[in-house]
Amino acid sequence: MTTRSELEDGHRPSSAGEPADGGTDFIRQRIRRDLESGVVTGGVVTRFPPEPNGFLHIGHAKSICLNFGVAEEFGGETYLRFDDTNPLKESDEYVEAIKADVSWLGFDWGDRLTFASDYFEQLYRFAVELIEQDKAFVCSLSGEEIRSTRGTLTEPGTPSPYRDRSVAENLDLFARMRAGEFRDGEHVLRAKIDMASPNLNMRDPVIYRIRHAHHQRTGSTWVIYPMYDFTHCICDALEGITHSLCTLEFQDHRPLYDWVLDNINVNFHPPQIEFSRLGLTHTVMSKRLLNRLVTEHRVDGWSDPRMPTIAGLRRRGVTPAAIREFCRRIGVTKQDNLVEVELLEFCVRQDLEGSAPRGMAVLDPLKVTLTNYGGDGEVLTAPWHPQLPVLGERELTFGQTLYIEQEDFSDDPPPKYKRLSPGEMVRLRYGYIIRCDEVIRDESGRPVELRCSYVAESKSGSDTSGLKPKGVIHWVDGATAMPVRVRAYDHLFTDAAPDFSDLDAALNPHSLTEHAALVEPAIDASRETRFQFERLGYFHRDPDTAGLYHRTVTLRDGYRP
RNA sequence: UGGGGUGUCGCCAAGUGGUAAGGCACCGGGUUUUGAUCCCGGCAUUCGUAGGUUCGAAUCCUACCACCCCAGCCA
Repeated sequence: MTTRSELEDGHRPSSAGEPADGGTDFIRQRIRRDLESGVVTGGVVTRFPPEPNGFLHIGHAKSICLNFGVAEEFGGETYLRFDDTNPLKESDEYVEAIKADVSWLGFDWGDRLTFASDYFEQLYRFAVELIEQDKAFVCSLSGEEIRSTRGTLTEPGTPSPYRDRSVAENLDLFARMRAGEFRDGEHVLRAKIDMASPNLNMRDPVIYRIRHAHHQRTGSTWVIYPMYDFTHCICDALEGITHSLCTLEFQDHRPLYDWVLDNINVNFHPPQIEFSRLGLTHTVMSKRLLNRLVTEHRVDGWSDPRMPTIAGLRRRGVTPAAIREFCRRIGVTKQDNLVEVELLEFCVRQDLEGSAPRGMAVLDPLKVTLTNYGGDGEVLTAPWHPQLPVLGERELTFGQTLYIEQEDFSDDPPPKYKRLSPGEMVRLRYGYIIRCDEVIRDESGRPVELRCSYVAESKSGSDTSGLKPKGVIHWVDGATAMPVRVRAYDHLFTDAAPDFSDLDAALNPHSLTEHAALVEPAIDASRETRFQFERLGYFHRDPDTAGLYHRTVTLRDGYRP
């Protein structure tokens, strides 16, 4: 669950802020045109309408950035409207999580927080209006019967035997539905449109159903609840939404959206404009599947850092600015798309490169003993960020026992190896140059300790040794380093476009690796939460669990062995 | 097989009849006490295919092909 500490985001925005360019996608072009032609006067009004039945993911972020972004750019307003018409699936817990996510992303709905349930009474009256015009009727077919009479993609449906009930009878029945005289499923209110329509949505769609269920906001006030198609368009109209933006799968619903507004007495008719949803490689965006991952414990809840959820990305250390930049770069079109996760990673690195303090941590420690060093406790200084002197400096201790990365030592180095190997020298970042004199191994021959000598006159910043080692590696001082757990993440799914029919087979078995790592004390003591561990990547200190760091993203690796 | 959509570089994506932007990725090269960053350079004679209109077509017309969505009392 989202906790308070997770939301206290001390992230310093990168100087590379978001360009003010409004974008030229087809939706912005359309809005610009509507404004210029005077079709829309009085400002742009948009809305982000989540159903509170799950957590938001990066696909929602695309919609949030679009809706709030467009309103910002054109000087308009955006509603955060919860589409809470199905009490069986929704809960207040999701409402709070969604609000936290939207505001963490950096958007402000001001006093425009609404719920579809705020409009239940008005919705009911519009339904009555439809009945009075003989454009809706109470159908007493079972769900099964309604389905079987809907027809197929190629065959028309057959009209309900209740289609010709009198207006008076319909009015009476609908009132009694509301009064709770019937059981769930006994009756339903249907729009009277066209059972032969090639668009299935127009074949007398159900617009109200009976549900004796407790609603998180209206309690037991209602036992009938309006369906999406009837609700959404009316809420849009009531709120004066000038551009109702939604995803492609609702294109087939647009005729119904328009039909409802055309057949009730409401003086505003927003246009529905559809864009394609976001596809991201190596992950899943379906709420159903995301829910399954959580329920079946394939991940550690909705905020598992491997999840594409906003909460997961937040825990992982991804910044709001990086997500916004990503959404800006992917654009908005009607094309099906599968964006490479590398673009998201690029946005994350770009933001963190210019803002995250640097430090050193060793994920897989290999002991190094300096045989000729006697200055234990020596204090060195290093900048928090070499390119950003304003971030200041931190202190590092040097000592006789150090740890370096196992990967930074090779018995049998490949050509152009720039790390440590027997008899060779390397510089310890911000410290001294050392040479590997002896390798101590365990029974299996694996190196467990390196005995090295350091070059006294090679101290970083005042090097008079004249030596030019091929490389520089990171390290920590055994005497002062803090033991921490570091979690490194890989793709949740092995394939770029996973086959979700077999979730188990599709899941990447190596998506999480935990390291018993060592970090320099200055990192542990810092109140910053995001760091670059030099040569490794960007890491985020877990907001709730002490001594736990998440690898947000690796550094770009130009190393070609 | 009905209806609704979409097809421009490996991935996004500009382009709206005047002769293919940009980003990511990738490949070189330079700087570098992070194999990072940064900097330079390369990367679609061609726009799903085939015809047609036009002085001129990714943009207009015709036909075809491929892919996505729709048969919840979910949203």
